[in-house]
Amino acid sequence: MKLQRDFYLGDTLEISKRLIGKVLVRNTPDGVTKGIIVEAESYIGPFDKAAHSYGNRKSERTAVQYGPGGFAYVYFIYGMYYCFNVVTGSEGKPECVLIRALEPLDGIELMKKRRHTENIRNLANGPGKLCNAMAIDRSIYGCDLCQNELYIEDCGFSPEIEVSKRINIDYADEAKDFMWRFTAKGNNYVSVKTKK
DNA sequence: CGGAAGATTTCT
DNA sequence: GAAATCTTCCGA
Repeated sequence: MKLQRDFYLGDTLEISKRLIGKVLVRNTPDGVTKGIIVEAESYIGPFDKAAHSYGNRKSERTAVQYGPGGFAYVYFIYGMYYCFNVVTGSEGKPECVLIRALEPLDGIELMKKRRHTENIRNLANGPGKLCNAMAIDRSIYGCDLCQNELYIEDCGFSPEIEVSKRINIDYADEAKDFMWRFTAKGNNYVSVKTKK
C-alpha cells in the first residue's frame, strides 16, 4: 500500500530507518519501474554541516525542503548526476532523506535500457545511478509523493537494518561521524563504498 | 585489479 | 573553487 502524507511528517531518523525495505515506484510514459530501498541517509538541515540547508540556508535549490514532508527533492551534482531525496518533517523544517541505493524489483528491462548495462547489481547501487534507472530528473523536483507519478509503497518487507557513517562528506567536521546512514544488512545492492 | 582524473551546475 | 557522484582510462 502507498505511504500517506503522515508517514513523512515525523522524525527524520526514524523515517530513514523505516524507508529501508520500502518500494520506490516510478510511473512514466515508458512504463513502470520499482525498486526496494536498501540504503538511505538522513540530512537534518540546521544542525547538519553536510546538509545543503545547514544553518537554515535557503536557495532556489533547497526551497522544497522547507515545505512539509512527502515531496521529492532532486538536485544536480558534479555537473552530471542527479540525486533523489525525500523531504521529511513538518513545514519549516529543512530535513530530508537521501535515497542512495535500490534493489531492482520491476521494470528491470527498462532500467537496463536506460542504464545501458546488463548487470542488475549495477542498475541502482548509488544515488546517481538510481536516478538514471528511474528516470528521475529536474522535471520531478517538488513532486508530491502522495500522487501517482512517483511514490513509495509498503510491501511488508522488514529487513535487518545496519547503521553506519554517511558517505563522502569529509568536509563536514564533526557531522561526518554521525551515524545517519541506514542499509539493509547483507544486501548485495547497497552501494559499493560500504566498507569502513 | 586499483587509483586518479574528468565532466560541468549550483552555491559560497 | 568545491561538492551528498560515476565512468573511463591508465598502469601494474
